[in-house]
Order: sequence, then structure tokens, then C-alpha cells
Amino acid sequence: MGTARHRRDRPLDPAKIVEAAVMLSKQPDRHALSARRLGEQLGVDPTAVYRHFASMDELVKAALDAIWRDAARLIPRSLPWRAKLETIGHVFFQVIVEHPAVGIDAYRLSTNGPGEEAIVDMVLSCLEQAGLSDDHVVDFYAVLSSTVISHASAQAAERIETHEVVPPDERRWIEPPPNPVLVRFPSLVRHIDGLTSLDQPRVFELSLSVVLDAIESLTATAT
Amino acid sequence: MGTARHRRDRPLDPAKIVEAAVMLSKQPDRHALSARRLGEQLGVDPTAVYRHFASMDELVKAALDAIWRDAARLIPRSLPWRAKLETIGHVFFQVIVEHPAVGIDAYRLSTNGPGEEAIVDMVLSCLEQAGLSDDHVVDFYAVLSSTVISHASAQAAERIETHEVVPPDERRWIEPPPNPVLVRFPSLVRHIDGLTSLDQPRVFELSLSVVLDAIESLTATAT
DNA sequence: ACCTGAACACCGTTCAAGT
DNA sequence: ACCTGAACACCGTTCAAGT
Repeated sequence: MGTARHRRDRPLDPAKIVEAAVMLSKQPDRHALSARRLGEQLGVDPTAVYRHFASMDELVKAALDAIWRDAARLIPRSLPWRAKLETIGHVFFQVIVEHPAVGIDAYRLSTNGPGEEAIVDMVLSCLEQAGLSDDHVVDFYAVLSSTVISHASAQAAERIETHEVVPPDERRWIEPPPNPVLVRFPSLVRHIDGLTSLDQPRVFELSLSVVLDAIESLTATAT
Repeated sequence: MGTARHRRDRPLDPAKIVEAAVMLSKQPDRHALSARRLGEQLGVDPTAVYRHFASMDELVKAALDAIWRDAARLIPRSLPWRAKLETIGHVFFQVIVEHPAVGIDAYRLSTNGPGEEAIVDMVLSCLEQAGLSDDHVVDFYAVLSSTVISHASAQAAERIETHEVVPPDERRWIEPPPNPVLVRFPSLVRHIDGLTSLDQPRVFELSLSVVLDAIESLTATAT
């Protein structure tokens, strides 16, 4: 018992907490990541996380930053700017949806960590490569990142709510209106079939195209 | 005691529950709207809401739909399509931010109610008036509505987190990075001042302009 | 000096027990 | 037949009490 005295239990490396949080967040369950489940997973007291993170939101930020770091590594280095931004958009959409319990909050949390720095730098350099002015680089970084993250968070929320991957033709963005008293809304009646066939991934694709087209049209003007 | 027997307490009109929920949701507090606070507000049992709504999410949907209904009434009837869509965007951004406790969830909930029907019809008719094809009307409705709602929900979340309206120059979209080891990220270094001066309302304005410009460019092609 | 975990003040929701 | 509210299984977080 003498030799093991000083470090009988590991001192609970914060990186281990983040790793466990990332693992737990893969479950499509609103409560997959809680202080108690984290303690159970790590075999420590449920309140141990508060010695390393000021709040659960801070831990969620750290988990998202780790996810950003790993996602940034998946992006091929040399691609034309538009293909690279499309790839970044799709990869980040996917990792957010794959970690729904933290992805659902990505729309409202900046991580302020090294993973965020890496991906922001990557997006900015694509926009520079596209030939945008300094002002436009910053503006379109903001528009692009909020577009990707907000649609991905919404899709993460949908995955949590349905609690399973339902077939694409049942994941409706808008439900058909139940009541037939829609004479007051002729445009809604006219487009109701189109609206009910929308789904979140398609709306994300459309939104991403709109932003990338806007960037491309600015570069065409410049050259 | 005989005469008041049948309806001593009011039967708790669901519309009264929704009204109370809308009032409570004005507080910039994550827990402003709960079953217990609603019961306290209405003078009834905390679980009374579950006799009229299947879950708290369903009540939040009903509250948002009531907010949509009132917001739709604020939109001037006859305006050119672009000015009208800008007005709709600004009004909806504002009412979501003014009801942060439910607005924070608007990005992930469709209300499927009459308020939603009214505003969807209004947006669709603007897009028809702009001269878009049927397919483009549906697509750009989706892009436009998700843009407005996601930025507004993010701003509602920010209001809740700060718990008070802080001066605009302190509401940073991205925090300046704390560590100076940013040599690996030259684009981030180059644009760091621009990035830290971004705020949510400005990013919303930029995003809205991008979408409206995309619509306008399609109409210019058509005519 | 550092860590632990009992405890506080809440949640959303269910259902046995009442009127 | 309808409604009630006690109770269940959780939350995030704090801080008095220990080692």
C-alpha cells in the first residue's frame, strides 16, 4: 500500500473528461451527456467535472472543440476554394449530426479553442484564395459558418427527437396542415406539396449553394 | 356553495395557458417557462398543462405559433416583395429575441399551427410576386425562413446567457484568441480584428442580404 | 491544500387515488 | 368521467465536511 499512495487514482486528466463527453454525445438522447452519466462513465464522483470545467456548457464547448479539431484533420489540404468549402461544410454538418447531444447546442456556443482556430483559419484562407476583399472575407466567413452550423444543429435536434434514423421520406421539414380551411392562404395551398417534401439536409444543401454562389459572383466581378 | 358547484374554478382554457406561456417566455432566463412556474402563474396545479399539451415542447410550439400570429399582423400589407421580405425578417428576428425562453428553441421546432400558416403564405406570395418559378419559391422559402429563425434563436440564446442587454460593442460573436501561438494560422491573424468586431445582428443582416440578393438575381435573369 | 459527496433547488412526466 | 397532486427519476451546481 505504500508505493501506490501518491497517485492511487489517476488525477482525472481533463482531456479524458472531454474524450468521454465526446463518446457519450454520440447517443441521440437529449440527456446523453450529464454530470452524473459522465461520472459513471469515468468511475468518479458525478461532481468531479466541476473541478475542471466551470459549467456543463464549458464542457460542451470543450467537446465541440475536440470534434472541430478531428473534423479539420479530415479536410484534404489542396482543393480549389469552392470544392474545399463544400467539403468543409459537409464534414462539419456530418460530425455535428453524429454527436447530436452536443451538436444540438453548436448553433449557440463558440468554443474559443484550438479546434475552432484551425477551422476558422482554413475557411478564411479559402475565401482569400477566392479573391475576396478583407471585409468580404470576414463577412462571408460569418455567413458561411452560421449557415453550416445552424442547419447541422437543427438536424441534430431532429435526430434526437425521432431517437432513431427514420427513412428520408418520413423526415418532413413541414408537416402537411391538418385542417382544410386554407382558402385564406392560396400560396400555401399552391406550394403545399413542395413544402412537405423538403427535408433538413436538402435545405442545408440549398443554403450552402446560395452562399457559395454569392462568393463566386463576387470573385467573377473582381476578375 | 350549491350554485357555484359546476364551474367553481374555470376549466383552464388552453388559450389562457398559451397566453401565460408567452408572457413568461419574455424573461431572458433558460428556466422562465416550466410546468411549475406556469402552474404558479395560473394558480393551478403544476401538472395541469399536461391535460392540454402532450409535452412542454408542444406548449412551446403553441406559444411560438401565437407569437407568429401576432407578428404576422404587424407586417404592412402592400409593399414591394423585397421590402416586405426584409420587414418580415426583421419583425420575426425581433419577436424571437423578445421571447428568448421559447425563441431559443424556434430553430428546431415547427409549430404546425395557424400562425405558421399565415406567415408561410405571406412569404410564399412575396416570392411569387418576385417572379420565381414554383420550385424556386419553395426552395427560397426554406432558405429564407431557416436563415431568419436560426440567427434569431442564436441571438435569443445570447440574451439568455448574458441575462441582460449588454452594450453592442461587448457582444462579440467571436472572442479574441487568448494564446499568442497563432503563427500556424496566418489567415486568422490577418482577420482577427474583423472577426472580433462581428456581432449576431450584423451577421443576420449580412445573411439576409445574401439570400435576398440571390432571389433578386434570379428574377433579373427571368425578365 | 485539496478533494469528496451530501444536499439544494430545481426539472418533465406519470398514474394511483380521489371526487 | 374527470381531475388532482404525490411521486418518480432525473437535472446542474454548491459548499460543509472530511482527509
